Amino acid sequence: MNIRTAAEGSGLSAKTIRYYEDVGLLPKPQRRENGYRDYSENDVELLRFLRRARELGFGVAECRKLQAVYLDPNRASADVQAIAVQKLAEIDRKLKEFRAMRKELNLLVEACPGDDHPECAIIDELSHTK
Amino acid sequence: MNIRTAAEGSGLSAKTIRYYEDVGLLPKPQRRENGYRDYSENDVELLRFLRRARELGFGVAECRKLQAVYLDPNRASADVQAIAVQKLAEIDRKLKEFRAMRKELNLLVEACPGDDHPECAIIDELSHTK
DNA sequence: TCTTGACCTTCCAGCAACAGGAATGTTTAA
DNA sequence: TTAAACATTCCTGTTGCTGGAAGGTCAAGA
Repeated sequence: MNIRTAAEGSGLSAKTIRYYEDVGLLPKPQRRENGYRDYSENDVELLRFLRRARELGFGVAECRKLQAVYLDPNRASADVQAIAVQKLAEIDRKLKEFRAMRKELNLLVEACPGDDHPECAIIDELSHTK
Repeated sequence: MNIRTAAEGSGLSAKTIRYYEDVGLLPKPQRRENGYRDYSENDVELLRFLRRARELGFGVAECRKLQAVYLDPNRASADVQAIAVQKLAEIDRKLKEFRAMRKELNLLVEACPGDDHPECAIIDELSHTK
């Protein structure tokens, strides 16, 4: 099938599929006589796998690892789990960061009168804090 | 003062300070005869302002807006508040995303036996879901 | 005086994960 | 036949810096 069809089947854009091939996430597909890439159902399945992994927050490098275990019939599920647990920790770090931001910013928003005068707690905080 | 001193006083790196100058966040400072940048206390204050704003999640473009109101004595605090409220909404969107990720990934981690067998809920989910 | 080391300068490359677009070739359907 | 809807490669831009190279400057010690 053509790249467009593979794109529609996987939920990725054609651009992204070519990019994944470029960075080695996807094995180079066969080419037809006209030079067009030719994908199999198997390829589409792998692409879907990659899309899902990306949606769960895994970066391209991590996708490579996941892909390796995905394709390895002798994998240990503990290895997969380890990758996921690490990602979970990373997500938790980001959540913490964003929550802290949110909290602080919200305080400022509430302390700002929001009228047509220049006095503003947000500006004050930004300018006078260490 | 030299850029290094301004960096230490503001909590930004010298590289970052030059970058901010490049993108127009910081007015071009005076130069000494030897070509070195020469910063004032005022500059350092602005740099601190920018650092705080970045820490709160504001992008460079938003910092430009904040800086404009910061420097405008005729500002209305409502304008500042509007920028912050918008950022708050953005943070909320990201929080939501990360929470969704975390939840889903955590389910998978818990469903994965984490032993030396190949069967793995994480792989299964990634490969067999639409 | 010479030299070392710690500064400073500019410019260029690279990161992540693509998206957009240009220039060009191919297929397909009216 | 011709126009559209595909396909190809290659280059640029995005965000917010960081690292490094190549080179100039300055202060202090031997």
